[in-house]
This record gives sequence, C-alpha cells and structure tokens, in this order.
Amino acid sequence: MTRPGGRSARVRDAVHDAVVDLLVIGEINAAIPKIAEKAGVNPTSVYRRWGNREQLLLDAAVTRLRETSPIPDTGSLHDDLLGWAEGVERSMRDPRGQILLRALVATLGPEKEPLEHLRARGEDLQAALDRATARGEPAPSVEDVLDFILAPLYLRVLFRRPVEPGTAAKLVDRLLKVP
Amino acid sequence: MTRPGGRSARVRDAVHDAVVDLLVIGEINAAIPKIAEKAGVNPTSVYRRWGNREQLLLDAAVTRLRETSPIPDTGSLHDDLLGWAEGVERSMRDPRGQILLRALVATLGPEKEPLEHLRARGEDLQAALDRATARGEPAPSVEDVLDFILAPLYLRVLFRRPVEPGTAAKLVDRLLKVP
DNA sequence: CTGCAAAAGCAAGCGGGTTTGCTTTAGGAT
DNA sequence: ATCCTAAAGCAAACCCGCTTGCTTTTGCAG
Repeated sequence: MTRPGGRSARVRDAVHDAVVDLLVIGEINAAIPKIAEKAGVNPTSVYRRWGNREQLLLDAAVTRLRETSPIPDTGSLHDDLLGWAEGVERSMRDPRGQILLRALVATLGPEKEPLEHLRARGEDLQAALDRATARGEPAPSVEDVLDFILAPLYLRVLFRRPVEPGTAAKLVDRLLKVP
Repeated sequence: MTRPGGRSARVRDAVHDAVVDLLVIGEINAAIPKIAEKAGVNPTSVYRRWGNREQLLLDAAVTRLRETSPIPDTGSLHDDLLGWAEGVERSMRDPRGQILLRALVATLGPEKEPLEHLRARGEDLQAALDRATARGEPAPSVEDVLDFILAPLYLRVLFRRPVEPGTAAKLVDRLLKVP
C-alpha cells in the first residue's frame, strides 16, 4: 500500500526544498549525497525513491512549477490571459522560477511524447478560450497563445535576457491586436 | 604559444563529433571517458582542454550551431528574414540541431552576462534590419524578431512539440503583418 | 492498543570518473 | 633540417557517487 502522508511527505518536501535551494545558490551540479545532506535525509532514501538525479530534478521542477500562475476566470478573455501571463512573468522574474524552468528543460530528453506539464497547462488555456468563444468573443488558438506569450517569456529566461516589467501586458495586447 | 592547427584541430573536431553522435543516439549522459573513447582520444586530453563535461558540451553546441542558418542579403527584408527563418526551421527539424539547442540551454547557467552566441546572431539581425531601413522599408526591432520567430521555433523543440513544415514562413508573415 | 508493512536509515563494498606526474609526439619557427 | 615546446598519451592512485543487504522507524488499519 502506498503511504502519501506523514514522514514520506516531509521527506519529499525537504528534498525538493534542498534541490531548489542548491540550484538557486549556483550548485547546479550538486550530486545526490549533497542534496540529501542539505535535506537532512539519508542518501539511500533519495536513491530508492527517485533513482537518479535527473528524475529528482524533473519531479521537483514539475511539482513546484505546477503551483504557480493559474488561469483566472474573469469573464473577459483579455483579463484571463493577462492574469495568467502576469503570473508567468512574475515567476520568470524570480530566481526560483527561472532555475526551475531551466532545470525542467535541461532534464527533458528528446523523447517523443509531448510534455505532461505543458499538456495540462494547454488544457487550461483551451478552457479559457472556449469560455471566450461561448461568450461570442473572437479567440486565438492555443498554439497562438503559446507562440505569442509563453515562448517569448520563456526564451528570455533561457537565453538570459532580462524580463522587463510589463512584458506580459505587451505580449497579451499584441496577441489580441490591441495596439 | 597557442597552436590552432594540425593535431589540435583534429582532436577538437573528433571530440565534437563524438559528443554530437552520442547525444543523437540518446547517450545524453555519456561521461568523458566514453566520449574520448568514441573520439579515439585519450580522456586526459579532454580533461586538460575542457576541464569538465559541461564546458565541453557548451563548446560543442556553440561551435556547431554557429555554422547554421546565416542571414542572406536579398534586397528585401521579407526574403532576408524568410531565408534565415527557414534555415532555423530546417535546423530545428533535424535531430542534430534539436539536440544541440537542448545541450546549449541545458549547460547555460543563470549567470548574468547575456549569451555570446545569441549576441552575435542579434548583430547580424540588426544589420539586416538596418539595410531595410536604409531602403525605406518599415522594419521591426530585433526583440520583435526574436519574439515572433526564434522563440516559437525554439520553444517547440524544447517542449517537444512538432515543428511543422512552413512554420518559418507563417511566423515571418505574422511579424511583417502580411496575412 | 497492537500488528503489519512501507518507507527511511545504516554501513560496507564496488566501480568508474577524475586527478596527477611523467613521457612521447608533432606543429611551427629559426 | 633542427630545435623547442604546446599538446596528446599513458599509468597509477585517489575520490566519491552509487548499490545492496539488513535493521529500524513509523504511518495506518483493524
């Protein structure tokens, strides 16, 4: 039987925290024994649960990124997208968010399946666009939203270009052709 | 004195080839002894020249990516951008290009300096845009070109979404508002 | 409260990645 | 053609990340 509560959860959170902390202070290549030490956990527990460093990083990144920037339901597509995009912008202006995005991309192999984390996010977007269509508002495709908003924000971080405040608003306006 | 010619160059190319080959066949985490073996080179030589795996990957990725998709000078901004974007698209549809972009991003730390490889590419773009302005054509900013064209193409690869043929043309038209 | 088993801790051993001092090879200059 | 030295090769030792069999702890169910 699986046992999600109590000590298991504590260990998982402690290890995730340790991973993020080490990444943020520049210990990009910290090995499992080091992560375990910082988490106050036995290295064996980490090996048994995650298997290797890559799986651990991926799990930590997906888990922590999932908690940020939900899509609101304001009754206006513009405001829905703006609320979400501003959440993404905030995350991308924060060293934690930056390092998590970087870790996510770095641990992604070229496997064929599309990314689970992005798929769920795509479904949320689709729901917001469907709401707009149901209201009679003109709505772009999910692909356009990713091209116009997410790609520029993410690429700035990945290629170390600054994310200026107001970038999200500019990108949303550009997508919805409100110059 | 530095000695760029002859054997040094041969070793560098052999090691770069070995890195790319191993990455392409899925040996993402191949260690230096394995890379050296495939290159027919002594591991010590690799350690002495590059120091560690990360530096080696970064050097290989930057070197090989520099050789792809130059910006042509056709006398028309649309065609200049299209020629370049199609080169990028071609590269992103090729497993070698995909794996190199992935390696580049993965080995990039969050250091403050912007990326050298992208800076040079930005200057080439600026030159093409300046030519257009000199001809009296309206021209977007470099940032817009990156947002509209490079970011969507790169993000498709990094998040494992397919790069459909014709994507480059669509993105260029969208940027230059030729629906 | 008691018992069961999942998950964490412990310790020892293995294997391979990395380092280091030295030797050998081969560009490039005179 | 010859010399000089940067760069590659070699071998041995070291370090440390990882594995494994076992013991201990502790959720959670009855």
